[in-house]
Amino acid sequence: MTEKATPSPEAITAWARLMRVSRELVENAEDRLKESGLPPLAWYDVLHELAEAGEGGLRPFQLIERTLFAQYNISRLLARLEADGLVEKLPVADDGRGQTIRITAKGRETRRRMWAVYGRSIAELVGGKLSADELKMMSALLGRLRDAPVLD
Amino acid sequence: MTEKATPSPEAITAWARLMRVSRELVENAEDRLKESGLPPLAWYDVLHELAEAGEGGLRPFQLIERTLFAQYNISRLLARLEADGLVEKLPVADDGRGQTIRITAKGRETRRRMWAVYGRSIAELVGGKLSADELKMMSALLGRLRDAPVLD
DNA sequence: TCTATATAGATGCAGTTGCATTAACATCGA
DNA sequence: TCGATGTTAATGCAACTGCATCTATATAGA
Repeated sequence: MTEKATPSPEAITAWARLMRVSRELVENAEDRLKESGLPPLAWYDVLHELAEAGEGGLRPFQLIERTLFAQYNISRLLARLEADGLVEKLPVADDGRGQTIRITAKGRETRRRMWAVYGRSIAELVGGKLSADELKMMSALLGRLRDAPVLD
Repeated sequence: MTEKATPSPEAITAWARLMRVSRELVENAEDRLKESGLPPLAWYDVLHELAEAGEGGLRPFQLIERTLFAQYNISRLLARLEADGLVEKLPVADDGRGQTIRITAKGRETRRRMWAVYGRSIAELVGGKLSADELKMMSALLGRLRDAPVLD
């Protein structure tokens, strides 16, 4: 594909909207969680992945793949989650370096309470503004922007 | 409008895509700036607004309105920009509390060099992936999500 | 088997953000 | 005019992030 050095006006507008709207929405969702005395979105992301993974749990590097968080970030986030009793770290039988992270009952409960607030945010901030067809259209368009090329 | 507490599957998918794609794109654009030895995107946002504002400059609170940055964040960001000689702070005649921020020649030059990299990112990451019509469609859909309701 | 290299995860340190508060000035109403 | 309240911007402190590095273990190759 021919890569242009200068973006089209349409590309600039779309980019600017995307940047602004996503920041607004994240901020709004974070504010609502905070208002309810709940942990930040990052915690939800991890608890969600772990809940999906079930009793088998996930290795930290698998969480990194799924969530886009940096390695040191996951490492410390898991430490905080463990300190709060929301996850537990288990040794891995066939790899002495690693550990398996499993969500606890308390972790599931926290996730559930976060979802009550977070889900409402999604319903209001997105679901309430666009029709199902429009939402599908937006998902499709955004999907085409995924997997940005890696540098060097 | 009837506010649903539970979001539709379409809303959840659209939200998830929006969160993930926007993070990927920001990260990618930041990485490219860093690779070129240039300052982060936040600097560009401020320099861009100041360049648009021209010689008259802008008050910090105007930057806050335009950029979504928090007050303390702008305060410190401007301090860094000033330390680098990219902006200058001028007293305001009719308001002893305030100051006017004006971009310097060096600031304009830095903005220009950042745009060379940032603009290419936008062209490649967004402009190269969707047609002009699709970009307009996406901008329109995103526009409908703006101005999320403020809490309390 | 033994060394070199790769991978998993943790961490010290510097820089940044978020929160709460503060200082300085402006404005409004009695 | 003066005090109460509001607005503008800065800052101390704690938490968090990014970077680089480190430890521990695994794997591959001579």
